[in-house]
Amino acid sequence: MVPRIAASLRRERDRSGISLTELARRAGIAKSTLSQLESGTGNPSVETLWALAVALEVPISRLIEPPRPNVQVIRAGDGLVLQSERASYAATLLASCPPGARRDIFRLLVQPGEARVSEPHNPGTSEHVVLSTGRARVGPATEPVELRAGDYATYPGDAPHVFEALEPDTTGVIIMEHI
Amino acid sequence: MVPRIAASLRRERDRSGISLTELARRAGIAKSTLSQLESGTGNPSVETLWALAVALEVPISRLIEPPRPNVQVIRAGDGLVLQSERASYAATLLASCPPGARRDIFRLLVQPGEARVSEPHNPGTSEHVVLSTGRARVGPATEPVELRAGDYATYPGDAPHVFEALEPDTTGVIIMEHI
DNA sequence: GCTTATCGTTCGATTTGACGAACGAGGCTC
DNA sequence: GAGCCTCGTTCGTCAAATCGAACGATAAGC
Repeated sequence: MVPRIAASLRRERDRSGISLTELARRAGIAKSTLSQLESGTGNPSVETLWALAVALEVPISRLIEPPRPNVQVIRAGDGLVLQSERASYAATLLASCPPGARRDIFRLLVQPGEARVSEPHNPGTSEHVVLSTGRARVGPATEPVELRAGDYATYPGDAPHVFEALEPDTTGVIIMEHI
Repeated sequence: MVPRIAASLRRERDRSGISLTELARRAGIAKSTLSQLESGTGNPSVETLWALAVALEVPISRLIEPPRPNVQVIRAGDGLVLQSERASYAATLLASCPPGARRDIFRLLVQPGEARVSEPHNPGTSEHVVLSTGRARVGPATEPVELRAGDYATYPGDAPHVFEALEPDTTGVIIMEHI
């Protein structure tokens, strides 16, 4: 944890091209403190880290969480598919929530039939749906709306909600946001 | 900053339904420390906050960044459209990044022609593209990949990247994630 | 009522993070 | 070379974060 922050601080400061002294001045902390942090000595308080993140103009998570990878592709047929019981509803996980992110992204392929009712997820989650092709009834179980290709809807994910295809091979993208 | 962490800790602990004593035990910190943190007294070290985030099974950002807010629909033709210069690239803003969220969601409608090259966004951003219809070359300017309907790709948004339609009326969903 | 839990808070002792001053190293002008 | 600047590090001091122990409160079991 501490060495990671040390590395992050060094990396971000190098990237911004400013000196240790200057960064300490902008963040309003003692440069001795910053020196120790970059050398991996010490365990910064959140206030200190916050000041540094602001001064570096990066989100604080960039100093705490590990760096990220590069291009990744999931082809139309590939990926982890979460089949529904009745096989009329297939959700492919495109991007699961890694540490630092707050959303899962799915591709949907749904056939007409029974509406799929989802139980509430964690409190605070919200869902975003963009319909690619077809037609569907989407939204809170109490007040679904009808979407056509290209339409977008967002609604709370922490209340019961439905997705019902109204045409064969209805496809869409769904983003589950975890706050 | 400190009051926000205090509120976050209390909220997440309430959500998980465990006691202060139990959380302190799981996180390996003194419960007196946790008591003070939840009451807004004190400025936790990153190690302490990290231990709490792990014990609460939430990303550490949920303890640091502010929280959030029903059904909203944007029809295929509606919404704020960001036209490109050459009108061959139209991005409709579906969900802009509200406080607490970390992503913008766009609908894309692109015509073949010149590739659209985007300058890097803020450090740490990443982009997710799901192609709805058509075909496109997408990704880092240095190594774009070809996507077909239903394909998905993700790549860093903080480096130059391109989007070039290879078929008329290529549509997709793009998620810009700000970490 | 008494015991035995767990709950969350408060208090003193200890550890340690943050500060400011001083330091040597390197670069610059004159 | 002398003077002056900025660089990053090291040191002693002080404030504060963390700890462990003790506290009163509340609930459950006998």
